[in-house]
Amino acid sequence: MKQRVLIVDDEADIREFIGYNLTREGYEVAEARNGAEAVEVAERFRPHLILMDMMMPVMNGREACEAIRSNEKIKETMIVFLSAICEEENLVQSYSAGADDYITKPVSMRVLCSRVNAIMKRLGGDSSRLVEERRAYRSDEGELHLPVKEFEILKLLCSKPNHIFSRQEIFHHVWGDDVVVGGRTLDVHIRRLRRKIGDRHIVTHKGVGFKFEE
Amino acid sequence: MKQRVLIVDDEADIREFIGYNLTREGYEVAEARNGAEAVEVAERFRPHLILMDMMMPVMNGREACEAIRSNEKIKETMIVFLSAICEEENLVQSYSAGADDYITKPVSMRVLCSRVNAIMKRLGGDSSRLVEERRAYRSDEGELHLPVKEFEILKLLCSKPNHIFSRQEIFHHVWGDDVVVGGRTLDVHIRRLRRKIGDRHIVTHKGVGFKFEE
DNA sequence: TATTTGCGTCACGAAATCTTCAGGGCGGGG
DNA sequence: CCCCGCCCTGAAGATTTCGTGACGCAAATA
Repeated sequence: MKQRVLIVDDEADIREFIGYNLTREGYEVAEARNGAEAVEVAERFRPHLILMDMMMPVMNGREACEAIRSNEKIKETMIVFLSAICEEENLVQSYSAGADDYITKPVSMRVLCSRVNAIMKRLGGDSSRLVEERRAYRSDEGELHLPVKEFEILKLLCSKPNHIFSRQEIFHHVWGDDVVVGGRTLDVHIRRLRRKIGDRHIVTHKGVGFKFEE
Repeated sequence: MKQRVLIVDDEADIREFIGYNLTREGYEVAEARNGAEAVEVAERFRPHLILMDMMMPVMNGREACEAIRSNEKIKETMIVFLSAICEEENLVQSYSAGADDYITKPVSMRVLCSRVNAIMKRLGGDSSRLVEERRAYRSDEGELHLPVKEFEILKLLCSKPNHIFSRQEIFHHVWGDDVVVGGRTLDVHIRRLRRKIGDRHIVTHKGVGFKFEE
């Protein structure tokens, strides 16, 4: 399942440019033209990361940031500001408004992409165990390569250790909503995962779902 | 095979100091005294990374950066500027000239080394096995000349050892997006490559793609 | 012209992966 | 104690994805 980025900027050119490149990097991208729109879109799109310009009409970056932080549905979203250099004041303001990071413009696409990649990598909870590049699980034994479905399931569970994911959620993330598979299929994949990485990590919660435990 | 760093600065002391330390870190180091020289040396030396001072005689950092970016042979090289702090304008200029990163002077050797290590790790390409000019693969046996398609595939895989490239990516890089070829074509080329360079290097990851392994 | 080389395609078998199915265990409520 | 919901498990079948040899064609080469 792709990670989602919301790009917020009042200039269509910039949105398109960044969007095009991040899409090529494998992210799912949405756009918004100002802070107010950003909040709206974020509620539906549920991005993992919001890349936002500071200066915008209708609702500027600082206001949008505060609005997001006080919105229960999306308050946990990672927010990174994009802003022209030398606007030191904005920098301070952004952090006090609850931004997670700050990128100065102008910035080459390559740098931006690698920053975003780094942030996304850092996100995913305990992703230190997972090596996305090789679809591998890191244990004491070394790296263990996993098939697609198993890796996707494990990735989801690891994204929030100790959080119980419902079967519904897992199906949604791994298979998507349109594909329908039998109810026991998930169990089989879970079993295979347990065999490979040890039973103690994946815990069943009857009637609810599964969680990943340290 | 060692990774190569080109140090560009007009002061011999600085070149020597940085060069000495990076050599100790295990890099192969070359030096240049100005931008013009940097381009020249880079073409022969094929560095993985260019560490360049901003202010130099003959050709300054910005000009050199642009020259490198528009030189087919070395345009992909990672360029990092070294410059005195507070030269904010230079920073903007560097990025717009196509720099990949920026390090402010003064900087302790320890910090510089760890930055360089981080960059190199991110890079990690091992194109030392490939001789672009002759489209050859270097092995214990000697140089092995390869057909265009096979070489392009191998070059891509080698650019990030141990990274799994999707079939999509490979098609994109080798054939381009407009050309459409059969689904098994890639496999055939992979087989031919394996026959020539040995099976152990190119590893299949089902459902995803291929990777090059040491 | 004859030969070699590079490239793409095809058909078919092999292998990995995914799904389904059937049998069984475990614990709670009746 | 039995029923029932829920889950675990092994095995088998279905599906997807790969590997491979052979072939046709075109361009380069002899």
